[in-house]
Amino acid sequence: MTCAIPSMRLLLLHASRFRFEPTKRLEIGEDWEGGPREFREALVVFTTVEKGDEANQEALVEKAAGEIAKQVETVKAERVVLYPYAHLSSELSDPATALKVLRALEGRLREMGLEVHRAPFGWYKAFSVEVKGHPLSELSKSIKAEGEAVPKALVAEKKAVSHWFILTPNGDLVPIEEFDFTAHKDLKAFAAYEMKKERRVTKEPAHVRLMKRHEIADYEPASDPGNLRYPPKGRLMKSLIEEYVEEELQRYGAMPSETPVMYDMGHPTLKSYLNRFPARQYVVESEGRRLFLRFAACFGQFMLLADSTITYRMLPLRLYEIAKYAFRREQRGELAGLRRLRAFTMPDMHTLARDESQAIEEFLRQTALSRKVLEALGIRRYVTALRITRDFYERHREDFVVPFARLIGEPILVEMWDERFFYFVTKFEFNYVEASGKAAALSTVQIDVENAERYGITYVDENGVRRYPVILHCSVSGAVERVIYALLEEAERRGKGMFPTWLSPTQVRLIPLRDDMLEEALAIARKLRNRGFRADVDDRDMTVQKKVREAEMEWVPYIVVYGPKERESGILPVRVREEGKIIQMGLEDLIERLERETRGFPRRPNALPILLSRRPRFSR
RNA sequence: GCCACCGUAGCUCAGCAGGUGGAGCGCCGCCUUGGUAAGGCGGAGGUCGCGGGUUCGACUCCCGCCGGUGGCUCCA
Repeated sequence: MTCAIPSMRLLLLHASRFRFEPTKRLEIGEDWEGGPREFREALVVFTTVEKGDEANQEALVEKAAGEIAKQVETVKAERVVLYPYAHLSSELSDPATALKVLRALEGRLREMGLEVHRAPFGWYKAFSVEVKGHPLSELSKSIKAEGEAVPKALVAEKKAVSHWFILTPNGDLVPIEEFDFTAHKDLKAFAAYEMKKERRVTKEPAHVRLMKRHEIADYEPASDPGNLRYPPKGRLMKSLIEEYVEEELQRYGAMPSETPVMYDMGHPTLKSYLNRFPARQYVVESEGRRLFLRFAACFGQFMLLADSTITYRMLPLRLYEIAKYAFRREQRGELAGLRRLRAFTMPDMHTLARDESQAIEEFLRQTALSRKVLEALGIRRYVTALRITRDFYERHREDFVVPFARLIGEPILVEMWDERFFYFVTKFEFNYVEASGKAAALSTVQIDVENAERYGITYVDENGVRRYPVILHCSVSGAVERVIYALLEEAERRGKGMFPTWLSPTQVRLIPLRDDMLEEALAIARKLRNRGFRADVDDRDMTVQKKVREAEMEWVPYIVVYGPKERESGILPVRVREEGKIIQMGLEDLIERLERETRGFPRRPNALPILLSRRPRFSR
């Protein structure tokens, strides 16, 4: 990954006399008329534009102009002569860019009230110069645009003025200072977190230790920070979550798709979209082109929808992708375990709606779907935020805000903006609130009113007229990694950790009492496996006590010790984690229980060998 | 990106006013064939994050970098 910073070289000479004469035009040369020119008392600026990020030229010009103006002031020069001089660098930008930058610089200096002259670009020129002898008369500068390009939306966000309220379940909007948080501790923590009024001192989040101990995820020092690796158990859990979310989306009526992970930064549509999305990007170079890695699946889906023929009969039209990965180059200090990554898996659905009213209807349905998904995943501790522009709030209080409040049935944190800074007029999120008071957004739905036009996405209405749809963005569960984060934090909070049965890497652990029971234990495990469950056998040379202990520490929901008594009776002593006791049952009873607990969820085979003695340890 | 702290065996950590390092767990071997949260004995395993500097000598002191964590900033 590279992120070339645009740069410029300047050689500043304070000349009592400077004369140049264009002699021969090159192919790349600009139009130019007239013969030699001569200037007195001038700051002559020999300059070269070097290779770099076109997106950030403005900052470059601004900085160069500042340097030049400063020098003019210092040496008291009467005028500026810009002189394109390619020989200052071996890393030249392309001529078109160089000329553009040069012209912009000329214009900017003029705006600053300076007398500016310029020699032609792309010509052989003869020149002579008499440089003054004072100490500051000669100066060489290399100018770089500050850091990397920062999307305008990130800047806009800083300027956005927020008004905070609590929306009660019956639809009343209460100023946040007047709300009684007594029965709503998580919401209070979340509001404080969002409004930055209060920050508790915290330690490393609990899930980091757990994700390593359970071999779900770990840091990979050989990659970029925030790009984690997932050993078999982690991959299994991610697959299951992805599959489950995908099934829900398809049941909801969304169509699957897959789109590229990288896009041309020079593409005009994407260029303007980049500036509307507050995220930093990874940039990859390929054959001289600069490509950014997607930070969501919007681009690909929008480009696909823009090339599609769509009529009003097909609306609402829903398309999704489990975007793997979405990349966001978050700042180093913001990265934290599975809570905040630079590469993550995002279920991203887009819905084309006929108009605002259909969009609102869909928004409410997708809110309900998001809630169903989070609960199925085993996440119950979350609070709701609604962000909305004042205009949209006022126009849709009765048909949107109040029904939304009723649907949620809990107090909602509302952030209201006087103006629309982003591409959406409203969005909600379900935010998981950690024990430490930190919050992380999971599900979200947004109503986007500007990208249909930007991407040229249209549908044909009843009268044969092309119209722009309203677009909804929806991540029904939030990032898959973040779902696991929430499950781990939740487990820590409860004390006795466990995953929902359908997500447990091992659902049944068999412990043969002696070596001569191993074959029969294996036979039971295979039976379970054939019925679609994940069972394994602890064949290691250890005491039963220790095997039980380790199975408990792995959060295995069902543990069975198999010995002569079981062989005799056919009854299994099943240690049920959730209930913390041993329940006697037949194999079929156990299977029935597993069936019940995993109904409606995807199934996948063991991620690891069935025999524990054959398993590597992946934890560092 | 800024500030602070941390980086020693696979893991968790101890250690050294500067003289080439330890424990527990894990791993391997042997004994133990066991009844629901740690059985016993033995063994192997380390460029002390990386690169410079100071020093006769650096895991230890200094500088830089990389990685992690916390805070700030940030988080459609």
